[in-house]
Amino acid sequence: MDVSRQQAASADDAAQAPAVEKGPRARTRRLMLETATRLMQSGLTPSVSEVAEAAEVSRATAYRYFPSQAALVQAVVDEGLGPILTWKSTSNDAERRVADLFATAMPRIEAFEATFKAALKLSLDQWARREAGTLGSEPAFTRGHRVDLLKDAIAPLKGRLKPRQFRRLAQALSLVFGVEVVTVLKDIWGLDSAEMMSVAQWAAGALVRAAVAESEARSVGMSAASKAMSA
Amino acid sequence: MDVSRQQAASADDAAQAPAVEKGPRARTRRLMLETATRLMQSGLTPSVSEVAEAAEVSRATAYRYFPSQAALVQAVVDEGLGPILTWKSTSNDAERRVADLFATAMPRIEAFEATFKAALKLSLDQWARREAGTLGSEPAFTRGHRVDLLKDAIAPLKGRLKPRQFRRLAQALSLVFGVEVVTVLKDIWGLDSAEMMSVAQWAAGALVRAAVAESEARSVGMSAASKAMSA
DNA sequence: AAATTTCTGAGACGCGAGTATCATATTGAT
DNA sequence: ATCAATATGATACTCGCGTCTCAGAAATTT
Repeated sequence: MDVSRQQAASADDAAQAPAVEKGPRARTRRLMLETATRLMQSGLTPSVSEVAEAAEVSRATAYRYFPSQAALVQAVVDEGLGPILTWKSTSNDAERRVADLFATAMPRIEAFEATFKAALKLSLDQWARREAGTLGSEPAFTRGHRVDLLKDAIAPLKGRLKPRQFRRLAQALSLVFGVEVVTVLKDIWGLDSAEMMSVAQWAAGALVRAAVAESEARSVGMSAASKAMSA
Repeated sequence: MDVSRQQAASADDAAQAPAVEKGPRARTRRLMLETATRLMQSGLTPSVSEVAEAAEVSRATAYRYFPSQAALVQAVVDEGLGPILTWKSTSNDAERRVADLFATAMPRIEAFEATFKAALKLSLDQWARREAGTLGSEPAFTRGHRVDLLKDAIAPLKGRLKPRQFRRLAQALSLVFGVEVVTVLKDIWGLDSAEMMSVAQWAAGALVRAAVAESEARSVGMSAASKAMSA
């Protein structure tokens, strides 16, 4: 038989398969992911070429596994997100559950600060491309995990709050939860990690209590939250 | 829109232009800024080259006025920020003042959505560069306007709140005010402008009321983590 | 009007990201 | 050990951003 090149056949299985794979393919991918994670946790935002050099593989090979910096960041984000996504609180109190979630997630986000900031940057890039119409069927960044996490955290209020209020609370909480909080409180205000945590926790608690107070003011009548209805 | 402008009326330089300049220098700069603003308000995030083409000047000339996309975005941000920075509320009620500020600023931010998102992206770029040590001693993005605006908005509480509480409220409010709100509520949650506005306003109001309530409850001595309605 | 300063346009150039191609090395089944 | 499938590496290429140089056009001065 005639021997011709056929590397193109196995081009697109390198997306995101944490499934049990063996062989050099999985090994190299793992090596690159670990290298990229290590670099990003040290604060860097390496390009594919830089990861290739650090992992001591050729540029060509690196690009075979991660066709762009976006793919690389996405993979590291998934890595860093792991412990957060499996989070479960033991409490039944919404405010405490939210506090738990923040205490779990925010330090993790800070540890992967460069990664999450890169992800935010890439999502903005994607938005700009979509707006300009020059979106070439790209991976489509996720960036919606906080929605489910927060909905789950305040799930105990699902009975006490009207669906409309429940959703609004989740939406408001999503404003004080995530990398954006880091960019605002640390980069603009110059706070340190502990101060940032404190502010975010206070804001989250205040929002939860406000939602509860409002809902109780509606059913019970007079209460300390009477001012809340004037909005 | 209208490209024919007098060169004499050229007092409004934005970023790094030496004060009062006349002649073709100011005219070309103004032409480019108007072109860039128009393009960005239509949702695009043009490169310097693209603005050059749209403004019908050569690439070389364009780069003389705006040495990078960052400089361009910064200039357009200043343009878009104008009406916001001069904002003054007539009310003495902190909550109302905050609501006023939001009602003024957020629509403006939305109108310049592409610009502010580009600015956010560039500030993330800058952070990454600083982190990597490869900062070319160039841009220095501002991005701190919301601090003064919010402090001013809640100024009526300066007497009622302790400095620590006052600062914390301003910091918390800065989380629900700015482009980040747009990226989270519109891009992730899929809300429209009105819904976004409603959520941001509710969150801001809740935070202000929580700060006030806490300060009033302080005479009891206990941290306000307990339910607000337990009187 | 002539001379001088300033502005502009048209290239060439370097650089980094991403793509494509081909030759070689490694693996795994027989 | 052999042979085909597959993984890897070296290299060259495109492309867009930003820099640089230089000659010509415009404006300002005298």
